Amino acid sequence: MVHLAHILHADLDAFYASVEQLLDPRLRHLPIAVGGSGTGGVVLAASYEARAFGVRGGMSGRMAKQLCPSLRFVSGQFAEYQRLGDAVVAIMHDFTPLVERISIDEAFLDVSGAIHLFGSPADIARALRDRVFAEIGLPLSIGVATTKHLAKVASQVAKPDGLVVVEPGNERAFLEPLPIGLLWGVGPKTEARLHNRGIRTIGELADTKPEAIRHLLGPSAAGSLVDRANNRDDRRVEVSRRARSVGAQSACGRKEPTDEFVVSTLGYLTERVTRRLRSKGKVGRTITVRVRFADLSAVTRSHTFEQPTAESILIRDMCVELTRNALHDHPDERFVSLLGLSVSGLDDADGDWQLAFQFAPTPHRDQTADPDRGRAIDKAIDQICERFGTQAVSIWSTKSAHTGMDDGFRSLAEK
DNA sequence: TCTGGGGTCCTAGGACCC
DNA sequence: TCTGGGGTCCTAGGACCC
Repeated sequence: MVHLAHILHADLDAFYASVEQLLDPRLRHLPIAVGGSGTGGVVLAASYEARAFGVRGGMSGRMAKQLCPSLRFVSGQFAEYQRLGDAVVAIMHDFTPLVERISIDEAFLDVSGAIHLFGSPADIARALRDRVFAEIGLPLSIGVATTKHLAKVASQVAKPDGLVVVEPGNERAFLEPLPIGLLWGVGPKTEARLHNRGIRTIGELADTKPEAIRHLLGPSAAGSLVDRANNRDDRRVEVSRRARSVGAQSACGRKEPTDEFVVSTLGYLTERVTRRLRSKGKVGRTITVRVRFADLSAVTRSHTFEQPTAESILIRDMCVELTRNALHDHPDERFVSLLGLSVSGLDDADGDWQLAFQFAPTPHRDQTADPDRGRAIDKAIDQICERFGTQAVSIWSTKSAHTGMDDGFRSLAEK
């Protein structure tokens, strides 16, 4: 006998905008956009009233204002988003410990083991929605199904402020008429390619042999997409997933990549990244920089160290070298629009890492910086930041060349 | 519509090893 | 010495998600 899982996908509607309307009643029922000047002129989230005019997340503020002249811009309160998102997740934990949070405003719940306590999956979904609205005041949409993927499709269909339950056995009929764009993993490019093949609905995709679209999407994507269209999804709800990379980036409009600019920007970004790495107790081996040019084309350069690290000076210097290489390879590009870096190949910063340094017979060619000194500096910085906040001090010049987004917004944005 | 920041996964070629 | 096959790691790019 096959055990059926019962999965909820819960998604807070227009999360940032809903929080603003919750905290300031004067904004309720008005078209508002979170973002604007502090976020590089980009709309991070739009209320449903604004969406009715076509305003979307990711859109430039100017464009949004054109679509909706009465649009109100609010600057956003990131700490409040975090607090309220956490409060919602805490309510979820009253129903089941099996909560997989996939972003600030979204989570999967496996309620298979909670049915004897709280009733059917649909009952649990209704109770969860009621409690979140009564206790927090935010609308939560939920999809209920036997797989994660289908639950997510269902929650998209349920929005705004709705509940959609896909009964076991009814999966095929539910999915068939829906557009392929609702499938997880189908973005603009894939959608266009499939449309060219005459495939527009999930049902049409389900009837397609993977071999027929393999050359379009690659073997892996073709197979998994057809599987999803047929509701073949055996992923389980995972309570904790460890991060695979930590990064930071900064858009700069249109800047001449002088050495001073490159060094100071990468210094700022490196400190953000290494501080987060160290606060998680992580170190990483591979450093990747990303350089985006004025025309929005982008390149990456990476380097893998012999030993994992979270040291600011070491990582910053490697980022500068990689960035110089990338710029050198593209002499025709005179301006950059973004610099970014990411540390991957993560591992726990346990004793092994430190021992490897202490007993290394010869320094590695690419890790000649004094590791003890580097770590001592980082530790001192961490302690100061802990007491006085992250703005308090920097390894490099206190005068940051950073001109990008407000720090509070360097986090997930709603799409 | 010329657009922010933080992530994940996949592909493909080349180096290298057994 | 020449040849083949398989596996892993690294690098660079791309698509996608929130």
